[in-house]
Amino acid sequence: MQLEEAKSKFIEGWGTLGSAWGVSRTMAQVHALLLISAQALSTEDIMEQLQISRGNVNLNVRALMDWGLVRKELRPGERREFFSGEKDIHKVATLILKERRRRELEPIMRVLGEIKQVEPSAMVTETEAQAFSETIGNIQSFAELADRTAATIIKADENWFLSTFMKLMRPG
Amino acid sequence: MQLEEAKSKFIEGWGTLGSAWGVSRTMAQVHALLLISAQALSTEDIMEQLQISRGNVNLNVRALMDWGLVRKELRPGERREFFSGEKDIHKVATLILKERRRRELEPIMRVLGEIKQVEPSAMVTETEAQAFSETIGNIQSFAELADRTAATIIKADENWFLSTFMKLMRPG
DNA sequence: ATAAACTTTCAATTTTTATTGAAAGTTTCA
DNA sequence: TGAAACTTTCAATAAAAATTGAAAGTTTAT
Repeated sequence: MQLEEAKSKFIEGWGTLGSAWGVSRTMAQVHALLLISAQALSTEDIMEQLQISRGNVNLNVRALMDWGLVRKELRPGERREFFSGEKDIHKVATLILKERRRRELEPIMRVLGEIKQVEPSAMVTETEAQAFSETIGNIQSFAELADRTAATIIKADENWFLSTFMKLMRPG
Repeated sequence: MQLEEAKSKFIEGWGTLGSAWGVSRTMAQVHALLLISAQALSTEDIMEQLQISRGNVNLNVRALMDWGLVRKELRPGERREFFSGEKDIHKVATLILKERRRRELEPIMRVLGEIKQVEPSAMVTETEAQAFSETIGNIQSFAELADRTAATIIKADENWFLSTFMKLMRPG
């Protein structure tokens, strides 16, 4: 397979994966493009390679910077901005996990906490109210397990990066 | 809080979570409704409680059955069908993990395998091709790790259910 | 066989989400 | 300061996804 064809297939595949994850196809494609580009790319480069508009590139690149997956790179003597993707896939996974934990786990845990205590009412039997609270309690315990697991993985990765960094600083 | 309000909040929250996961809001809401309903519900019940059309209920209930999250329940002497949601949240999580592994991990792994070998070409330096293959290789290793992890969790859960089942069969 | 009671399908419609592109805004340099 | 080289915004538009509802299909009972 030729490199260009391989790149296209990867961008397409990563885009499809993205849409299953609630990330827009284009955002995932911009990420894919930057992931496999050795050098940082300008807005124009991205426009051309993905055939999308300037506004669209700008929007998606900024969203990716919010996730921490892409960085702005300035070159001396160049006015325009270049963008480079985080290449360490381990770090990419950690950043995504962190963001999804914040965006998804936290809101549902808040809701679960709020609705757990159901007041007795004329409309509802004691048993019904208890069954509801039990179901919610189970979901809550599970969400807490997921949250602690995510926290552990994120922490482990941060330590791993820290130790890598320390080794770089004090070689030998 | 009153039970009805609590139920609505849960259905809304679960729906929002669903859309972040690439599942339609309504499908997640039907799932939420069945998750917190003590009894199985009919199509009409779901239509009324979520204020959606018959066709929509039918579509989403069948999708949920495909995922294994909802079961059809027939009552003697009743012609219509009732639907009940899997209540064990542990099992719910396993079913979702299983389905997502099949739908998402497997396709991207296939693409990664296909594009790894890039042919040398006049257009591309040796170094460029190697850098590409290395990036893809890293992503591939990571995907394999995720796949093995998912398989382990699914296996562990299946064993857990099996052992629970065995205990039920041979108590004492 | 027929009717009643359901479920399923699918073309049309509505709603939501993504995209464009031109105008406005910003930074840099002479 | 002004103009060039960019980036950002956002109202309009396009595209995609979800939803409806009525018609067709199926099952069951008589």
